[in-house]
Amino acid sequence: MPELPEVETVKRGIATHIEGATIQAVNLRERRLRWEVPEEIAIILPGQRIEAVTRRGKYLLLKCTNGHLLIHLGMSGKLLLVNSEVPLKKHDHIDFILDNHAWLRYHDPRRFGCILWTAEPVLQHRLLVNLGVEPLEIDFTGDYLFNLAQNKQIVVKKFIMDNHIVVGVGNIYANESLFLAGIHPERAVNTINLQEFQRLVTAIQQILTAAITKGGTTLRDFANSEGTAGYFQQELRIYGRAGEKCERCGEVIQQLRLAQRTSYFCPHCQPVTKSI
DNA sequence: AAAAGGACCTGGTGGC
DNA sequence: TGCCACCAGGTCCTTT
Repeated sequence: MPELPEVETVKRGIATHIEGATIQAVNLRERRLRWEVPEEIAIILPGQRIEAVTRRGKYLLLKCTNGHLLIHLGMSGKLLLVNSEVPLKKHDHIDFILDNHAWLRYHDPRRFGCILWTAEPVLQHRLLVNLGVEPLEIDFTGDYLFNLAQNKQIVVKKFIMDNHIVVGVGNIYANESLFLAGIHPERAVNTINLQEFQRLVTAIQQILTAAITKGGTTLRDFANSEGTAGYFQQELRIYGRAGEKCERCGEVIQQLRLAQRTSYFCPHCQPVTKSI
């Protein structure tokens, strides 16, 4: 489900409601997520204060008194702000009950997400320590991508979706960014020049920033912490539009499959062979 | 060592 | 209506 803008939207949605609150209880109804949710969190979290909510890639980090909760929403996860009155739905796996009458409820039909606990420095956690740069921070540049690309035998769409390179760019925004930058998703990264990578970085940053402003993309089941939709899907130019006309040039949008993910492109705006 | 593919899950959709 | 195949916003782990 969520790419970086959706996770950022959730982060902003919950932060003001839970920062400063103290956890009173944790209801663990279903611990079988991507990794088993540690049973100890129901013991050690009560009494701890949530000091800050941050994000690294698509991981949400809840800084608590004695450590961090590390939360990933996977493909179908939601974090909802509810209260004690809201009836349980199927796949409502975990509740964090706070002392300010807010409940933070984790819901995840596919259970690809995770909720883990660490008392160690959180950025050294094995899931975070090897992550690439944040796409909206200053070290994400055309030079950075260009230098990493030189020794790689990989197509550009897989490259920008690789979390060890840059975090947070999932299938939707990879497609949108490549369209905006005019780069075919199957271009080998070592054929892409610096100028093109600079264009791509700008495109990724524009797309992600705009999506955050709109509250993320809602296709099927994304919801922010209030349970409402985002609006960026109305801005999608290429994703899901195979067979439609490119709004820039009128050519029919094509789709192909790359690494088991559907990719969309305009054959005219994103030529396979570039002209330098 | 890098790259490709499999694995983990449920739910919705479209075809027959 | 039912059954089946396939697809879905992710990414770690295993195999090649």
